[in-house]
Amino acid sequence: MNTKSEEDYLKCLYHLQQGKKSVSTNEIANYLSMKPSSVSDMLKKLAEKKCVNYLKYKGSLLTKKGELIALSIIRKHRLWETFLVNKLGFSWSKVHNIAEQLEHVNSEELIDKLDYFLEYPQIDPHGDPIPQKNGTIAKLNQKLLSELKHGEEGVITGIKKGTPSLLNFLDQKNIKLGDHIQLISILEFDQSAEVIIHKKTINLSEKICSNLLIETLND
Amino acid sequence: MNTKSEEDYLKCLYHLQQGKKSVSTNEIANYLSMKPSSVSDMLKKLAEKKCVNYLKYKGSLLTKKGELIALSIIRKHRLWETFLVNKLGFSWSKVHNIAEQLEHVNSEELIDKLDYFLEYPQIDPHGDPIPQKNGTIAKLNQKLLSELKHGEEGVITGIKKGTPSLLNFLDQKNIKLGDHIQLISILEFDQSAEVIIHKKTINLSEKICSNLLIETLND
DNA sequence: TCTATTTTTTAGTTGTGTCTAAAAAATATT
DNA sequence: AATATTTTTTAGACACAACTAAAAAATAGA
Repeated sequence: MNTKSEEDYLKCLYHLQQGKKSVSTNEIANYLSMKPSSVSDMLKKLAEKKCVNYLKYKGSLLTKKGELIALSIIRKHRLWETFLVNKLGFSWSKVHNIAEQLEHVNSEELIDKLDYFLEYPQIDPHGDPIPQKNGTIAKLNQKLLSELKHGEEGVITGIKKGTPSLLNFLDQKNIKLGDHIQLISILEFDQSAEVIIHKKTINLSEKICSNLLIETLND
Repeated sequence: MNTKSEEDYLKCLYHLQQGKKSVSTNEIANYLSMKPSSVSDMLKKLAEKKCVNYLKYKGSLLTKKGELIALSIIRKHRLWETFLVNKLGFSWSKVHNIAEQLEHVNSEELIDKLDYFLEYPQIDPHGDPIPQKNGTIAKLNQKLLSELKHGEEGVITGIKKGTPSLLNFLDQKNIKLGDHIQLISILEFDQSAEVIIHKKTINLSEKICSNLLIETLND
C-alpha cells in the first residue's frame, strides 16, 4: 500500500507527464504547492519503490507500475465525483475537494460496487474519462462544438476563450461544464448551431460554437 | 480541525466512557491496540485542546466539546455504513473497516447530502442509533424479542446466547443483525411468536424469542 | 504499614513528510 | 569559455504520532 502523500505525487506525475518526455522537480513542486527539496526526497522514495523512473537533475516519469497506481486513484476520484453529482446532487464545481479525500479510501470492493451502483459511467461530471478497472482509459477527444458532425454528441468540457460575457451567457442559459450536448445542424446563413441540451433544442451563435470544447466519446 | 488520530481517540473515549466516571489509560491503549505511553501523550494533547478532562494517573473523560466531535464522527461512520449496506449492497458484517476510513472525510455538506440521500435514517445496519446533526442521539432501547408488546417493531441488534445451533438457524432463515422485525403476537400455548421479517410472517419458538435482542425506537 | 505489583507517566528514539539553508549541477549570458 | 543564474539536490531541523525503557505514582498483598 501507498500513503496518501505518495498517491498524490503519482497522480500529479500522471497529469504532468502527458505528452512529455520528462517532468521536472520544480513543475511537481509547483503543482503540489511544495518545496522542490521535498519533491526530491519523495521522488527518491518512489524510485526505490519502482513507481517512478527518476534521474537526478534530469526529471521523472512514471513507470508502468506507477502509472497503474495513478490510474486507479484517478478512477476512484472520478467515480466519487460522479457519485457526488449524480446521486447526492452536488454541483460539478464543488466536488473536487471532497473527491480528493475520498480517492484515498482503500477498498477495491467499495470501488467495484460504487461503479456498479453508478451503472458503469464512462465519463465524470467534468467530462473526463473514467479509467477502467484494468487501467485502460479512453483518450480525450476534445473538439470545438463548431467542428462536430451533425448528430454528434458529447460533453462540454471546457471553454476556449473564457470572456466574462461568454461565461455570463452560459450561466444565464444554465449551461455548465459536464453538460451533455448534441449538435443537430449548423445553419448555413450565419453558421449558428441547433443543439439539444437539457433535452431542449436551442440555437447557439457561431461565436459560441467556436469557443465551447466538447468531448466526444467515439471518433 | 482534528487529525485522524485525534478523532480515533475521541471516538474510542466516547465508546469506553459510557456509564463510567472515568476511563483509564490502559483501557484506551487496549482498545486502540497501542502502548499506554502513546495514549498518555495524546491525552495530554487532547486536554490542551479542551476535548478531554484528563487528570494524571486518574483517567479521562470527554468534555462537552470532545463529546460533540466524537458524536459527529460516529454520525459519519453510521451514515456511511447505512450507505454501504442500503445503496451499495454490502453485507452488514463487511462495512466496518470501510466506514472507519470514510468517517474521517471532512465535509459537512457531504454528510448533510448523504443524510438526505439516505432519507434521514435513524439507525444504522447494525441497529445502532445515528446521532443527529446537533449531537443528540437516541439511547439504545434493547429488549428481548419475547419482551416486545404486540405490534412493536425494531431491529435485531444482538443475540443473547449465541449457540452454534441458534446461529445456524438464523443463517438458514437468512435472519441477520440489522434486520427489521415486528412482533405480531405471542401464541399462548407455547409462547412462540408470530413476527414479520423480510416482509413475510413467520413463527419463532420461545427459545429463539428469548435470545434475540431487538432495538426498538420508542419506549 | 510496608513492600510488591500494577498502572501510568516521562524521557528519549524512530519513521514519515514537510521545511530552510547551503551546496552542487545544469543552463543561460556575455 | 568563463561567469552568472537557475534548478535541483543534500544536509540538517521540526512536527506528528507511534515506540521502548526507565522512573514515578497508585494500588494490592503481606
